[in-house]
Amino acid sequence: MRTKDDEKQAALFEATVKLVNEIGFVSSSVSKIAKAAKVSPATLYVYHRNKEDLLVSTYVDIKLSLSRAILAGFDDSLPIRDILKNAWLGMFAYISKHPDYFRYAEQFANSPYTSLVDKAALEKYFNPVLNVLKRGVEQKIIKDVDPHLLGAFLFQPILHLANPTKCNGFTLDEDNIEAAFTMAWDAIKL
Amino acid sequence: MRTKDDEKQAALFEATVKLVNEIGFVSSSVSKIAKAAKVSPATLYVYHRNKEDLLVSTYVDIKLSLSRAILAGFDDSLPIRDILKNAWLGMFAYISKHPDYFRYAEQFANSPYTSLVDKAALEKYFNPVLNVLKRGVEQKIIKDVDPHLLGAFLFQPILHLANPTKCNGFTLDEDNIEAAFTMAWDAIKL
Amino acid sequence: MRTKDDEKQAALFEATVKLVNEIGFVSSSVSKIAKAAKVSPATLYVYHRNKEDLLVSTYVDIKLSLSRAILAGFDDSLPIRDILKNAWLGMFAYISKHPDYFRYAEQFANSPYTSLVDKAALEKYFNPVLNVLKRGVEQKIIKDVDPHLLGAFLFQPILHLANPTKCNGFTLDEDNIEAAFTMAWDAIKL
Amino acid sequence: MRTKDDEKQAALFEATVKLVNEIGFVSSSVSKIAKAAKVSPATLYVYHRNKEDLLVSTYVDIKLSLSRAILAGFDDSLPIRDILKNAWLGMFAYISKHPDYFRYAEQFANSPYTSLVDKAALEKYFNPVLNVLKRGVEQKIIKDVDPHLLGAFLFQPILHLANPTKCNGFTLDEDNIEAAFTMAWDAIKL
DNA sequence: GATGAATGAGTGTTCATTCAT
DNA sequence: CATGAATGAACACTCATTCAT
Repeated sequence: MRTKDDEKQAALFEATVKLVNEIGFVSSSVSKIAKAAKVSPATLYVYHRNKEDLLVSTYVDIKLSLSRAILAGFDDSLPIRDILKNAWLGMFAYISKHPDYFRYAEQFANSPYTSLVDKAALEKYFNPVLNVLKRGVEQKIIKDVDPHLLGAFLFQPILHLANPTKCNGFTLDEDNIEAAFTMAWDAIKL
Repeated sequence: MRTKDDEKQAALFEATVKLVNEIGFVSSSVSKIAKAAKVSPATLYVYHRNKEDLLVSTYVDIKLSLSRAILAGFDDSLPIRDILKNAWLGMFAYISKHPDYFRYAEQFANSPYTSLVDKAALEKYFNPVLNVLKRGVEQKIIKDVDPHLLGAFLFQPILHLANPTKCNGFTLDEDNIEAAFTMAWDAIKL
Repeated sequence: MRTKDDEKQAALFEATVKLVNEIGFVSSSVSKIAKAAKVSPATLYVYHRNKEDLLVSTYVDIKLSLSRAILAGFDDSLPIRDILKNAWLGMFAYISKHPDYFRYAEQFANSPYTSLVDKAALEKYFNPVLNVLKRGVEQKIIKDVDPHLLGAFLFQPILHLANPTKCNGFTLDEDNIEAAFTMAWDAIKL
Repeated sequence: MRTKDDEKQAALFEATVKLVNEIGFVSSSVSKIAKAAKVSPATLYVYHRNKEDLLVSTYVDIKLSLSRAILAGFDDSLPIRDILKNAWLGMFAYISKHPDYFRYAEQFANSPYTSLVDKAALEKYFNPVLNVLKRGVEQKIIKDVDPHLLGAFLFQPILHLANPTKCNGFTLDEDNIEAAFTMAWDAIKL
């Protein structure tokens, strides 16, 4: 028998992301994705139970690689502000390098499929950041508010600003990225 | 008194929002929307050139009513912080009152249809807020950075936090809403 | 608006029966049926909720027309044997005239779809025959056994014999039809 | 001792019957049958040229085992009525013991596959019964009609009555089985 | 203006079968 | 011999839109 082909799996992943970026989540049909991945629609079902499974696992893949990017330069011995800045810059670098992954994730998160993801399991991968925030609260460096608030102010603004379709005529570059982190830090610091 | 036409128009608007909230953008077909609005699919085409036009104008409607909500209590004579806080609370109140409108807007903004909207024209309705931010910059009260940055830090965090499907186990209530504005203000103030 | 077309409904009915006779129940797909009825597959769904509904209602149609054929010459004033013979000949005439209806019914009855039919409701249409059998029992003309047994011996043998694919090299004709009724009658009479 | 091959062959046979009983002829696909038999779809093609061959040989298997069951207690020295009764009870016992085989055979016989079976060859296995009937005719014990008629009245009624999906609320038990044979005999005897 | 009927083009998915190992 | 991977063709069904009334 033939062995399962990792290249096909990867091709499906890339095709899914590519197509969603080009024509949007709504129009990305199974047959179009299969064609973009240069496999038969039937082959897609060898690798995924159904369309939902394809979309969900593509999303999870992206989230995991994002978590790796954020936690790559993680160094618990640094000052809290520096730890967070490293994570923050890691995320920004990831988004800049993979804008297509990022846009896929946004469209997915705003679709009904999002309810199929085990959010709690995913959040665990981002726990190190959460722990740093908690430590900052204990050390009276960071505001003592719900961690959701801290996370939202740290990450949501750049996630929005990094989306060119939403921020017409604006690009996050070297110049304003420093200003942006300062603002994020000002928001959460005591 | 409303004419018959306006009633159908409004029914289509409500049905579109309702359906997108219930089954998502992807699954909201013309015939389902028509059925939910209790009109014939053909009638829908009396009021809108095509599906795209229905979705876009529903989105624009929502954005305009949001701008009215934000600018309702606008008073240029107040201190800058208070003006912004009023606008900010106005938006929060609107989202709390119309979570379905808000969710529709999010799904629409993450679809390819979003490119059909004249963003510049829409932004004009939010110009008063922008002008206040600019005045704040001039008066050295607010950081001198790109207005997109200011807007993103003011509004994106709560827009995210207000979405229950994204922030599992967290609700923006009276308690943390005050903390949230403080954080937003800390982010943008000099 | 256009009005629903009885001709299309009838064409679908005929096409379903025709196709099942030509290529069998298993291979009779919606698109083939639609093509045979010279309508679009989508049009089929204007008249029937789904394939199941098409097949079931075609079956019910046939059963009802069979009951009309059997009960056409029904005359309660005749001797019991003559009443039954009339009904019996009515059924035989119907099968001979509409072998395709009959074969459709057989294939349907041996498919899982058969469980979707309200058998009790259908049986009511054949009640007059049942009542005659009961009267025969009371009058000690017919054996006092379960009516199912009486019905099975009256009708099953000819239903089987009328099927040319099952009885190779045998045809029920004028000659043996008389013999057949005699046998049926001998089976049930006291 | 069974060889490995025979076990797979038998597993395919059982799986085919089981699946057709559970989900019907229409829905019983090759891959489902293979899965139920715990072999690969490809393995199925080692034992059978194609799906058709699998279904046909399963049918023939059943028919042969039925003939063995009918002819098991065959004793030519008994009176004709007793010989037939033994065969008749043999068939009834077989159906009662293997309702799934019986239901498979019914669905198969009402599918286009049935035309692929060499009916003449199969009928030979039932020749002993046929010969008894002929002897009965010669001895003026049984009606002098086409043997198809005799066979139909002997066996069709119970074949129908034994099918619970067709005879709702009726079960052939010890009580009415005696009555049923009497009716069958009355039908064919002179 | 308002409608349900009508449809070609498409949807996600499964099919029977063959291939490479 | 036995297998899971692979697929073109087909499946039941829905789509956005137009038509006739």
